[in-house]
Amino acid sequence: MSNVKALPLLEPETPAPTPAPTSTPTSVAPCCPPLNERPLTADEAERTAAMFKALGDPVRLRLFSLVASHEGGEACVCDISDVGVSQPTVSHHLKKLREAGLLASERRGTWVYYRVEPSVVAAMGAMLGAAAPTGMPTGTG
Amino acid sequence: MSNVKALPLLEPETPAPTPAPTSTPTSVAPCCPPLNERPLTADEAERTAAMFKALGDPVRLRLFSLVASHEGGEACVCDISDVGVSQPTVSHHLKKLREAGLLASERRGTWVYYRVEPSVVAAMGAMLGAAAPTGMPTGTG
DNA sequence: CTTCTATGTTGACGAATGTCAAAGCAAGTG
DNA sequence: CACTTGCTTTGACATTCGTCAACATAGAAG
Repeated sequence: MSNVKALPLLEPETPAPTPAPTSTPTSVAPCCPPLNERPLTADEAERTAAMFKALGDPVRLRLFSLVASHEGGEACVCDISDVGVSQPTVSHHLKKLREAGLLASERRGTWVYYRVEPSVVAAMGAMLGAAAPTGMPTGTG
Repeated sequence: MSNVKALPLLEPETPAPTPAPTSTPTSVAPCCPPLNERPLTADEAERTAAMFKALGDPVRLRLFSLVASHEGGEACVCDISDVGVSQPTVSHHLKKLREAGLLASERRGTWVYYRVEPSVVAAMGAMLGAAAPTGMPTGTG
C-alpha cells in the first residue's frame, strides 16, 4: 500500500476497514471540537481547513461523491471518465483527496481502487453538524 | 469571482425580510443528496464546492468557529482581532463566508454582527454525515 | 523481453486566492 | 460642523491552484 503522507488529522486507531454495517463504536477521534464549541486554534484551523479545502473543488467533490456512492464503497479509476477533466488531472485530484485523508487507495492487479475514509468524513460532519443545531439559542428571531 | 451574492445552495422558500446587507435563507432545504447516495452532477458539485471552499481557509475557519462559538450565537467584528491577519483581511474573509451563505451579517448601530446560518451548515453536515456510515459521533458528551 | 493498457508524476502556464496599505463609507460624539 | 471609531472597498502583489501535454511507472499478456 503506497500510503502518501496522510494528514495527521485524526488517529487511525481502527486499521480494519470495518465492513460490519452494525453500529461499531468506531472512536471518531476528531482533531477538533465542534465549530461552535470554542474558537479553533491556529493549528487546529490549519489542519481542519486542509480537509474542507480538499472538498472545495467541484472536480474533487464529484470524484469524492463518485467513490462514496459507488457500489461496494470503492471505485476504480477506470470507472471515472466523465468529470470533465483529463486523466492526469483526475489522478492529481485523487492524490489531493488522499493526502487530505478523505480517500484511501489500493492497487489490485491492474487497477487502482479508491474508497472513502469514514472516520475523517465523520469527523468533518460532526464538526459541522454540531455547529448548526436545529434550534439556535437566538433570543430575537 | 464577481459573483457577489448568496449562493443558491438551498432554496430560500421563506422570503426573509433581509434585515442585513445579505439575503438570509432560513430553512433546511439542501441542494444535494448525501455524498454517498449518488455522484453529484457538475452543477451540484459547483454549488456545494463553493461552500466547502469557504471553510477551506484556516483564517476563515477560525473566523467561522469564532462566530459560531461566540456568546449569543453572534459576534461583532470588534471581537475579532487575533486571527493573525489585518483587519481588512478579516473583513475580506467574512465577506467570503457571507457570500457562501455560511454567515449572515447585520449592522446594529456602530458595530456589525455576524452569525451562523444554521441551515446551510446543517446541509453541509448532512452531506458529510451520511457519507460516513461507520461512526456516530453522538457518544459521551 | 517486448508490447499494451492503466495510473501516476513532471513541467509549464494562466487563473484564482490571500494578504496588506491606503482610501472610502457609516455611525457616534462634542 | 469637525473629529473619532468601526468596518468595507480598492489596488497591487506574491503565492497557490487547476489544468494539460509529455513522460514515467506498474502489471498483464504474448
